Amino acid sequence: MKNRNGDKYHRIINAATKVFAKRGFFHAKVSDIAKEAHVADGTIYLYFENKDDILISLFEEQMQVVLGNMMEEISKEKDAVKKIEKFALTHLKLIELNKNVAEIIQVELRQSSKFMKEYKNERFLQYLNLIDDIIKEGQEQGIFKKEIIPGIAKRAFFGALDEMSRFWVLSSHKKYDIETAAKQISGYFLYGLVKNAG
Amino acid sequence: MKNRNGDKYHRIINAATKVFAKRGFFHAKVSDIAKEAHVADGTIYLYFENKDDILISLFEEQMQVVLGNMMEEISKEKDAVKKIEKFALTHLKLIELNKNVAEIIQVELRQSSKFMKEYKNERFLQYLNLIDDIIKEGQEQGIFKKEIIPGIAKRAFFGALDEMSRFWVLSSHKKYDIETAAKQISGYFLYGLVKNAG
Amino acid sequence: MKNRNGDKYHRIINAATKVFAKRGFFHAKVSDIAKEAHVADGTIYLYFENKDDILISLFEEQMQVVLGNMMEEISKEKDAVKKIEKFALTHLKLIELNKNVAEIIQVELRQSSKFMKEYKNERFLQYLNLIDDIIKEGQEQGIFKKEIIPGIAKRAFFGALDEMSRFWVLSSHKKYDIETAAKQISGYFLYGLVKNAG
Amino acid sequence: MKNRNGDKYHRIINAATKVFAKRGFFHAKVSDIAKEAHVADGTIYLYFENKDDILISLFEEQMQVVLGNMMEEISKEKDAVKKIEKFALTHLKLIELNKNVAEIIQVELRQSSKFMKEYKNERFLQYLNLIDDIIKEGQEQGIFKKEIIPGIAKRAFFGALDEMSRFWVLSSHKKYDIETAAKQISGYFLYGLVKNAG
DNA sequence: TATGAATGAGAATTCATTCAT
DNA sequence: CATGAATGAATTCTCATTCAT
Repeated sequence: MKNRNGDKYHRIINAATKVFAKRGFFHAKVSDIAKEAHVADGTIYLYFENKDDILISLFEEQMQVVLGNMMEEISKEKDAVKKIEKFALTHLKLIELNKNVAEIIQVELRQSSKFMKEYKNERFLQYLNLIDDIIKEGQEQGIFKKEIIPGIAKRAFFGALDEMSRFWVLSSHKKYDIETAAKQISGYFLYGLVKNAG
Repeated sequence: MKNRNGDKYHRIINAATKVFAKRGFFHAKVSDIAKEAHVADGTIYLYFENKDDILISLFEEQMQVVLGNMMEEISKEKDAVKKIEKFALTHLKLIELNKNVAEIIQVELRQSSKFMKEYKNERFLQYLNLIDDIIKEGQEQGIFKKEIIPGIAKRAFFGALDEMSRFWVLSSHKKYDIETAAKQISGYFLYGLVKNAG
Repeated sequence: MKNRNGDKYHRIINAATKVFAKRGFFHAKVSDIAKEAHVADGTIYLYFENKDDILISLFEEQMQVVLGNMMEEISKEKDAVKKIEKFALTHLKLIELNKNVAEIIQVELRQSSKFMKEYKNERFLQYLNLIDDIIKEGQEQGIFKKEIIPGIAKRAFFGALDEMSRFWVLSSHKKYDIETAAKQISGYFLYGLVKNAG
Repeated sequence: MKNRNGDKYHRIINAATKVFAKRGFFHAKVSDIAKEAHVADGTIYLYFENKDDILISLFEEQMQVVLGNMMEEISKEKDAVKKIEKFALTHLKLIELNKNVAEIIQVELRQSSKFMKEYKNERFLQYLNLIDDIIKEGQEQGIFKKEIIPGIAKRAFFGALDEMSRFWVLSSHKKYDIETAAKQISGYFLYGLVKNAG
């Protein structure tokens, strides 16, 4: 069993985050990660099964943090509407906070059907289900329409935020600020584009 | 100069579509594409610069068709609301129609920093701008709220549809049918989740 | 049997001379020669066995001309001393006259042990033997020292001229003019470096 | 950074010497060199940049030795005439001592426009300048004619020796022994072919 | 634990040559 | 005779992973 604690483990994760973001997973060399982490090539394999495992571990580690942050932020709000708004804002802020990680998750992890198909992405599903919970809650509270299918809505909402992040991650500059984008996107979902809708 | 017409060119494109969808771009071997297309390895290079060029060409070819179809479908509707609904339905139908192509575009091309950064993705931007146009039209018609920022809304709407497609592409079965999903997603955007919104 | 006459044969030889001089034999592509000669790739093979054969034929053709010129020039002189001087001058002039051919013979044909070992280089030996003949003649006339071994001297003299040519062929500019170089080199061989020698 | 010391580096150099001499540079496979050196293919690239680098390194290594030997031998003689004689003898002896290396330098390296043009052949120029120095010294001592141009003479003398070596390297047997050939060639240069010259 | 030299499988691409037209 | 599209063999170099120290 690999040692998941200790200084070196996190040094390697952080080094990998830099290198993957810079070169992309396929073009990143394990030896570059080792160099960045100031360990020997072979040392990597005391902490990770293989190169894939570095990427997955990186993702798991980061999602753990993101999940925790998001749950904490959402729990501060009681109202489902506020929760949706808070989710959008927090998501985009988290992306902004760690662009490297965001880029890797966006670009590398989802890139490969290998990862998306073979790796049962539990953390991501948990993250999505935070939205699911909010929607169901809203429906139970009688705030959200009962005909909304949460399984679809959660993906639609996440997809909307995610596409925005991708745009930011891949462009060098942001045309719109985070608060505006979050407000807009949660606005569409909550109240629609149509005037006097309902 | 590469020969972009003729039988072989399309045989290779089609073979590549299959192989990329199955193995992923990086793990796909040019020789496998050749085998699938029933041509010699070297023949590939009479029609394409290199492996990257196959992927880009595949994308360009397909987007041309998709763009055409989408424009035709949308032009049938006059009302901005109907156009949004039609866009959602048509998008999901097109994905359904050619899962392999969808998977490649989803997973290999759009996600890859290599391609997304270095390759100025004109067709994709054109596709997004179809949404932009509808929203502006809706605003001009006084149907859509004027505070909507089309540049954000187009990405949010596309992202929502796209995440749904990814889900379908990567899962083996569809939990919801296309019409339902399209109706739901366009519904969120048009009228919001909130009861009596507006 | 390949057709060794006709317009196309010489067009190809000339095209190959250009292309080999520019790219080197190994890096020259048959298709480039074809393009330069304004014939189809396949047409080359109606006139030559293969790529090697082009090089050998080119050499044979050129050496035929060079041999003829040299024999004619030498025959104009009666005196062995004058003949040596004439040989040096003519050799360097011929090199100068056709730098491309010279470069190929220098660089490509002799480069490969393949050619030098397997290809019995008759023309070259004939060329060397012109020197041999002059030396023997000089010895018979009592002008040249009888202890000179013509088999060694011919190579030494040729080598001296050849090294000078290589220097010219590979540098872009000539530091010394042809007449000076020829006079110097034949001078060394005829009279030596040592003052009051003999 | 490549490791230029140690056992493996020289094992690879020696293996390459054999393989290049046998097959010629272009036809030599890196994997053959690896096999001959009893290392893995990849190991070659821990010690050399690429295949070209093996050839260049081989040349540099050998020229270092040859230059050293030649300088030592020449320094033993005080007289310019003796030095010329010693140069000729030593050159041919060194060639004889390592035929493989000689063949590679003769055939592969010096002949290749690729290497001769792109690779600034410092060692070779240093070697040539040993002759230059002797000639100038002889002129200063009043032994050699002052009208001799050392820049031409050094090439002529080297060329003469070199052509003799090429002949030996490419033939399987030697018609003349080294001492005779050296004596003859230095004799031509020192005293000329002509009787009672000077 | 840690190292890093060594391994060797693996794949894209080139281009001389062929042959159906 | 001429063409040029098609072939497919052939080879360098990379880099994840191992293992002796």
